[in-house]
Amino acid sequence: MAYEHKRIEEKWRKHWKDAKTYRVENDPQKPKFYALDMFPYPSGAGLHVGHPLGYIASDIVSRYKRHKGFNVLHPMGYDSFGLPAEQYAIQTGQHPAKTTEVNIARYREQLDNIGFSFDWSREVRTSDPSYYKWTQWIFLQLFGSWYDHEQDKARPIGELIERFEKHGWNGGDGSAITGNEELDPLVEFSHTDWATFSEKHQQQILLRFRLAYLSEAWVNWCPALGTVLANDEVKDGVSERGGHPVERKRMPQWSMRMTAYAQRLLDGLDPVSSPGLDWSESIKEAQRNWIGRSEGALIRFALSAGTGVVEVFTTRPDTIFGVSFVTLAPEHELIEKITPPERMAEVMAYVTQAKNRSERERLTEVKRVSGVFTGAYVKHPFTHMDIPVWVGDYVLGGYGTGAVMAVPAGDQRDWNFASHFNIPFTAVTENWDISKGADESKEATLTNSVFLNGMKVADAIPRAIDELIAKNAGERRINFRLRDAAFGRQRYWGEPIPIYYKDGIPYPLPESELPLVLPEVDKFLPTEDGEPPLARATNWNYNGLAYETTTMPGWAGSSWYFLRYMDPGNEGRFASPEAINYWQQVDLYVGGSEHATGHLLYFRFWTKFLKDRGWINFDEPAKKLVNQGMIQGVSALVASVTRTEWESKTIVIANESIVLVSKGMVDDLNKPKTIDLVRSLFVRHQPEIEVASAELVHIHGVTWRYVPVDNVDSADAVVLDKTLTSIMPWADGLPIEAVFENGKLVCKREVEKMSKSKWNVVNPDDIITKYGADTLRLYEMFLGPIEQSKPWDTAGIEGTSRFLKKFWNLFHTESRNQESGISESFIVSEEAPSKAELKILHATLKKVEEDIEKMSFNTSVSQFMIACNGLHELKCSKRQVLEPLTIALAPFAPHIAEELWSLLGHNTSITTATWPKWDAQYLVEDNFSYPISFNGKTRMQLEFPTALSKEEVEAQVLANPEVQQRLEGKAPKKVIVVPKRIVNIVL
RNA sequence: GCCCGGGUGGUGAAAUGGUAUACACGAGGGACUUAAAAUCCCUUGGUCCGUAAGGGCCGUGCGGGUUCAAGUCCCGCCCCGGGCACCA
Repeated sequence: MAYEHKRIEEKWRKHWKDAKTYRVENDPQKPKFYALDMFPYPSGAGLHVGHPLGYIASDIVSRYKRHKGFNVLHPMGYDSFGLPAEQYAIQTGQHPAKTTEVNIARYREQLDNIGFSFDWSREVRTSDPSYYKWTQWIFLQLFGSWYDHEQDKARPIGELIERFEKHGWNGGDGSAITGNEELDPLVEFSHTDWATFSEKHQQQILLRFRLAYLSEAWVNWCPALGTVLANDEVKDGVSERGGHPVERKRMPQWSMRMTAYAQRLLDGLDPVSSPGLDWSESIKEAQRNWIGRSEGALIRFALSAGTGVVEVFTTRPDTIFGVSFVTLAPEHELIEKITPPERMAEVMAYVTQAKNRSERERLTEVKRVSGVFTGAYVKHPFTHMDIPVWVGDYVLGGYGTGAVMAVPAGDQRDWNFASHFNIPFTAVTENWDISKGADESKEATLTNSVFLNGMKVADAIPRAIDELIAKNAGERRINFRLRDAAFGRQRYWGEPIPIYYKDGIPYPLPESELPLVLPEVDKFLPTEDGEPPLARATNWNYNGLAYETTTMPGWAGSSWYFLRYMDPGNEGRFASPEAINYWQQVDLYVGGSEHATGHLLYFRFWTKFLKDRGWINFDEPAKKLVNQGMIQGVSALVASVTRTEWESKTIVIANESIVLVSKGMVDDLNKPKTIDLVRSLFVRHQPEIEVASAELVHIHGVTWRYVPVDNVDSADAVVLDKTLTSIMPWADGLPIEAVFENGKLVCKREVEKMSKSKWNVVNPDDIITKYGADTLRLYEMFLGPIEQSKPWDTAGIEGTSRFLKKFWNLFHTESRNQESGISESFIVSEEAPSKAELKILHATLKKVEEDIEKMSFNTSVSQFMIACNGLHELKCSKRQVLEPLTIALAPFAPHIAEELWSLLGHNTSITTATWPKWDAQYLVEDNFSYPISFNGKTRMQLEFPTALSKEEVEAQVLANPEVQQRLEGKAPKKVIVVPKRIVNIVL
């Protein structure tokens, strides 16, 4: 009989489901704990062994906290809008809702098999209208809000209108405006002006302040996907998903004014201002970099001819006397205005060429300096000298003002530019040879700088700004790298944006109209004239007025889902104030670090907004964040012969067959024997080679191609129980031959991300079938620290499997019987435990409790093994030891624990059991075996009672004959005794 | 280039400044068995001396330092992983 994981696990899964064991109520009488896993996207590939890593960890903590008396919210749901389902819909015509449904069912089945304590009654799906009703509602709140920098929080747009009606606008709230500001700055107006403005004009002005707004914006347009991508969805100039080229383009675009929150998003990361935010330093650092705050000055350079100014942003206003030219980004709108006619052709030629350089080129050709002189000059604010204005593509249109004051002596990029075009410049720091490069040191002392001479950089910066302010030529300015987030996609499978258009102006849909349900369309493709798929919907309008046709991006639904779990069925509000007030912030948030600058930033942004508007009462969503490491796959690759050279030119050797070569022969492909073999293999499928008597003279190379890992054995050889053509996913039906090595076709192995396209995905189902969910759970935890990435290797799984069997056997004994064969009986006794047994128990309880608190699960699994080995040796089957141990094991291996718990005679679920307290009195040692070291090197062990004082230990050690022998009669220089640790004798 | 992690046996890894390599895998040996599987027991960092018992030396990426004592702290390098980057 022994431990039967299949029977036990099925039995308890069903029981938990029927008894609603994991149902959780909002019970204000109990302390709460909120453990959340990052939303999974239900992909068609199903769950692989990497996914559950974080879920198991949070499940252990959740179960542990429940034993500790907390009311634990541990929900799960699906981020079910998204590109893959839509892509699939385009290919097959199947509605994405259908495929999503199928995928979710598969996920659910797999998740259920692992025995998580999720409360499924709280499941949410972002694509469900009852959920996205509230995503749309939050959008409307954002649309109906502006950022008041005086109060430093979002306020209803009505307050702004009131302000305009009373005072007009003097430009003072300009820092709240971002959309279109560079191209079309908003000019000030009086309250009487406001009253005379048409409604359309008023609405256009309000759009400049709304937190969700529509504007002409530079976007990352991806022609292949037919959609706009967010900055963080673009990697190296291509789309993160699919790797299609992306180009910069101006388009009307829904955006979120996240920049208004830049400072607060940054402050929230600061341990001083936000002491409760227990996130890893690397994630916080990634967010800081992404927000990219820099302090400096905005400096205005008046044009030498005509009127107007060039504004630049600089972090080094102290180097103002080193300015030798000003550089504009090719996108800068002033270029056309300031370039004199005789230079226009040359300048515009450069601008066109520079703008058309793809992002990728600009990224890869960093060292190439290019630019053009506009022919225009600006005045230096202090010296009034003429400074030439250049255009250069090293200046970015989207950052700062799109213009820089170039100080070659102090900035290496400016230095490169000046050197390339032979623009003269002078040093601005003492003792610096400007022929070698720029002095970017912050420790430098300034020179050739009039009133700044002799000052250190740190002192010169504020002085320079003060002087600029006095001359009305500049001001203090803080600049952020963070951009407003693009919020519209030219896609079908997302939340419709609850907006309709009247006279070209977007208006919010009344709350009573929500949810605005995704309409049916005939195809999931853009229309012939390039409009998004929603434009295909018929009879889809608001009282005859057109709806917005773009949909929300993937991050919309996941930016607030943690609130919906608190009160998922609420039809009148996204969650009730009582529920929010009870559950508050997420106490433990577990997910991958790849969301560092995407999801985790938007998530914080929306939380702060909801706080500002009074919907919730905290402004950070998650107190503690743990990033689980990636479980990598071990891909298998096989060499296939690609380039071959044949003697006869009369026939073409077509790709009618594929020849594989075992790994060991790849290094020496052109051995005559291999050549012969390869030739004969080609001939087998292409007899015309023989007819033409074409000879293979050289094999030039191989291509490594993926082999599905299921078909490769532990010795890296392809398992040959099927035809090679049916094994190789890329074969396309072509016949495959192989050159073997001792009868084997050996692959090379590579550790990389687990992915369907690499054929290295291992799913948990087979492991559960073979070993059970409890073994899988323990094994994933046993692999190493949770944050660490590691390749998946089942080699060690036997260890955790054996441990469970051994643990089971502490409770049981097997007996052999002539008639019935082997039978098992439950042997737990009521006998009082010995001191040694209690010591094992309490040491384990202590270690496991401490380890769970610090999320060190690998070491707690080790401790269980140590305990089990120890009790096994003591032949301990006593209830007083095994029962508490079973509770402690329950968070890790819930099925076996539940079974043993019921065998111990309990009628209630082990999940309701109280966590056993460890007691220090059982851990007290009477004796300690001291390592005795001489000059730090351990030489022997001596056992003394722990009650002995330092002095007594020292005296006894020195009295020991073996120690005496080592001392050779000499007195030691020093003896260090650390009680219950070590004795060190210094000679 | 900058910012975060990390480098320890054949492998996954453990170690409040205090016996480096716990726990597990693998490997080797043994017990049980007709046999195999399963299970159980023993050995397992390197190297040198010794028939043996036992003992010496070296060992946590490299080089220094602090300390009675360093995988752990400090300084300087090297390598690997992740993030950011013509960011003014």
